[in-house]
Amino acid sequence: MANGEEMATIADVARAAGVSRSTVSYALSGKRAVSPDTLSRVRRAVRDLGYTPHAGAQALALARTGVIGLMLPVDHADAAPAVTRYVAPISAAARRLGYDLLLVTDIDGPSALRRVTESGRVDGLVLLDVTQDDPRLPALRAAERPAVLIGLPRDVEGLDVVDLDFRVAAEMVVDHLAALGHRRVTLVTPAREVFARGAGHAWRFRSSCLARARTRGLRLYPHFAAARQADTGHVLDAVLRTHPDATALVLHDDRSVAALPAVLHERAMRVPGDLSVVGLHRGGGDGPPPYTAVDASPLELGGLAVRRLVSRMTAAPDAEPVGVTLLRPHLTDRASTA
Amino acid sequence: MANGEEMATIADVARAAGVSRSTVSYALSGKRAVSPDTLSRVRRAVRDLGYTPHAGAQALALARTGVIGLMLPVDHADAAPAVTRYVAPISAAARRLGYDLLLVTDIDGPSALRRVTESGRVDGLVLLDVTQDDPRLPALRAAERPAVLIGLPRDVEGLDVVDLDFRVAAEMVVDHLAALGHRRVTLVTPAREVFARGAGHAWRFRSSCLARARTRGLRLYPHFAAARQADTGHVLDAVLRTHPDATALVLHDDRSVAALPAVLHERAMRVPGDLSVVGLHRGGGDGPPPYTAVDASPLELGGLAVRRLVSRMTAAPDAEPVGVTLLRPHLTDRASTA
DNA sequence: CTGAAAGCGCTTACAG
DNA sequence: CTGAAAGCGCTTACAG
Repeated sequence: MANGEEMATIADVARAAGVSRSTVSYALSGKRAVSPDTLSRVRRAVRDLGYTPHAGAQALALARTGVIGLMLPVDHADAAPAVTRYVAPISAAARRLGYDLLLVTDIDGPSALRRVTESGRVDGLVLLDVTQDDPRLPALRAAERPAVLIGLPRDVEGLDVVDLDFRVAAEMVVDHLAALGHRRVTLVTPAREVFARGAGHAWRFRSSCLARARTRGLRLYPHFAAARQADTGHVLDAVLRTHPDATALVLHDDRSVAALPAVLHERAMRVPGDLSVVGLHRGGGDGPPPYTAVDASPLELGGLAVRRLVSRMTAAPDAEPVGVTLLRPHLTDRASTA
Repeated sequence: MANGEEMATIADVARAAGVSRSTVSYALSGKRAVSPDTLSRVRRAVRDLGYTPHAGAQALALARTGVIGLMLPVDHADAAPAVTRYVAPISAAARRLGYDLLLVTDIDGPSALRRVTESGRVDGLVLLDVTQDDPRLPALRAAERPAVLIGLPRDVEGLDVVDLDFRVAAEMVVDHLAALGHRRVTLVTPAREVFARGAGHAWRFRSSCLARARTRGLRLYPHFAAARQADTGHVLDAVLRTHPDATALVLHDDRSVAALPAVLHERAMRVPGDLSVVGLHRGGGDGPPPYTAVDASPLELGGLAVRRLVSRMTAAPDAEPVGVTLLRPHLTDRASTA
C-alpha cells in the first residue's frame, strides 16, 4: 500500500481520512485546532499511504524551502581538510533543526551564490573558510539573504560572523609558556600560501602571538610550515635546527602537528623534557594530538553557526544582524609543557 | 532595477516584454519556436529584472528538481578523507550538467534517504563509500529512484554501480613486481576496522593480490595498517622489520603512503635500491606520491557516476539499470620499483 | 471544529 | 508565431 506508482498527495490523504485537504494540512502543521478523532484518522491515512508533503509545492506556498546552503571554497586544496571537519557538524546541526543542506561550491565563481538564492533554493547560507577580503562577500551582500560566515573578514559591516577568537588563543598560549618560564619560543604558522590567500586565523594568531610575546618579554621565532604535505617533516626539522636555543614550540599547522612525533623521534628529543609543545587543535582526525593545545571545536562553531542562521532566517526580515561572535578558546593541558 | 523588494516572477517579465507568460516560458526553455523580435524583448526583460525562475514552482510543474542527492556515510571517521576527495569532483560534474547537490548524511539512519526522495527534494542519488552489505541499500531499493553507487556491494541486483576494478589493480601490481623479479613482497592493507565495516575495495584488493601472487609464484605477506593516524609510522616500521627478506612493498593505505618516506629515512633505506614500492593512489592531497602507483582517480570515478546518474534520470522510468562498471586502473611507473 | 476556494510561480496542452 | 487557461501540490484567509 505504501508504494504505488505515484507518490501520494494531500488529496489522497484527505480522501482516505474523509476530510478536506485543508484539514489535513492543519492537522499536520498544528496551525489550527483539529478534533482528536479527525487527527487520528488523518495520522492513520498518512501512515497507510506513506505520505510526505511535496517539498516544491511547500516551498511555493510557504515561500521557504527548509534548505540551508553550505558554501565551501573549492579552489584551494589546502583548505580541504579543515573544511571537511565542519561539514558533518553543520549537517548534524541543520538536521536537528529540520533543515537540509545544499552544497554550493564556488566553482563557477561567486555567481553560484546568486544562483541558489535567486532561484529560492535555499533560505539562508553558511559560508565556510571566509577570508579577509573574500570575493564571495559582494554577491552575498547583494543577495540580501540571511547568512552566517565562519571566518572573519576585514569588513564585517552588516554581516553575521562566528569564529574562534584567535587573539585570545594566542594570548593563552604565550601566557601559558611565559608562566612556565620559557623565554625563547618557536612558532610554526600555516604555510605562506595560507597567509597569501588571506586566511584571517593565520594572520590573527601570528600577530597576536608576536604582540603578546613582546608584552611578556619573551622571544618568538615565527616560521611558515611547508606548503606541501611531503615537505612538512623536513621543514619542521630545519626549523628546530635553526633555533637550538628555543625551549618551546607552538604549532598552528595541522600537518606539522601530525608530523612532529616522527621528527622529534628522529632527533631523539623528548616532550616536555627537551622541548615543550603547544598545538592548535582543529578537531576531527583521530582525536586530539598528544600535546597541550588550544582546542578549536568545529562541532561547537558549526553548531553555533547553524543555530544563529536559523534564528536569523526565522526572525523578521528587517531584523539587524547579530554581528561578530568570537568563541573563547579553551587551553587543554596535556602535559607536553614544562 | 535588479533588486526590488521581491523577486521578479515570470509575470513581471511578461509584462515588461509585452507578451504572455507562456511565451516567456517558451522563450526561455526553447520548447517552442519564438520570433526573433519577441525573443530579444524577453531576454532584455529577463536581464533588466534579474529574473530567475523559482525552483520550487518549477519543481512542482516539471516534476523534477534539478537536484542530486549526495549521500555520505558519516558514522566512521576513517572514511572521511577518502570521501572528501569525491565531493569536489562530483559537485563539479553535477554543475556541469546543470544539477545542484543536496548533502544527505545518514546521521538519522537510512531514513534520511527516504525523506529526501519521498518529499521530491532530489531527482536521484549518488551513494558514496558503499559497503558490501550496506544498510542503506534496502531503503534505496524501496525508494525506486535512480541512483548510482560508488563502491561495490555484494548483491548488485537492480543497482547501478561504478568503482575501480580492484581485482585488475591487484593483478597489475603483482605482475609488475613479478616481472621485475621480486619473489617476496609485503602488503600493507587498510586497517582491520576498514575490513570490518565491509569496505569492498579492501577485501577485493587483498584477496586478489594473494590469489595472483600464488599464480605468479611469489610470496606475499599481508599486514593491516594502523587504525589510528598516530600509530601509522610505528606499525609500518614494525612490518618492515618483520620481513627483512621482502624486496618490495605494496601499500593500500593512504596514511601509510604518506608516512613511508619518514620511516624509510629513519631506517636509511633507499627506493628502489633497498626496497621497491608500489602504492594505491586515491587522488587528492598534494598530488601523487613519489611512488609507482595504481591511480584511482576520484575525478574520473565521480564524473562517471554523475553522468550515469543523469542519463538514468533522463531515461524512461522503466529503463533497466546499466549495472556494474568497474574502471580499469592505470599503473603509473614512477621509478620506485626495480 | 471544518470546508470551499484562492493563490504561490511555474509549464504545457489546447486553440487560434 | 502567440495567448488564455488548466494544473502541479501545497497553505491559509474567509466563511460557516
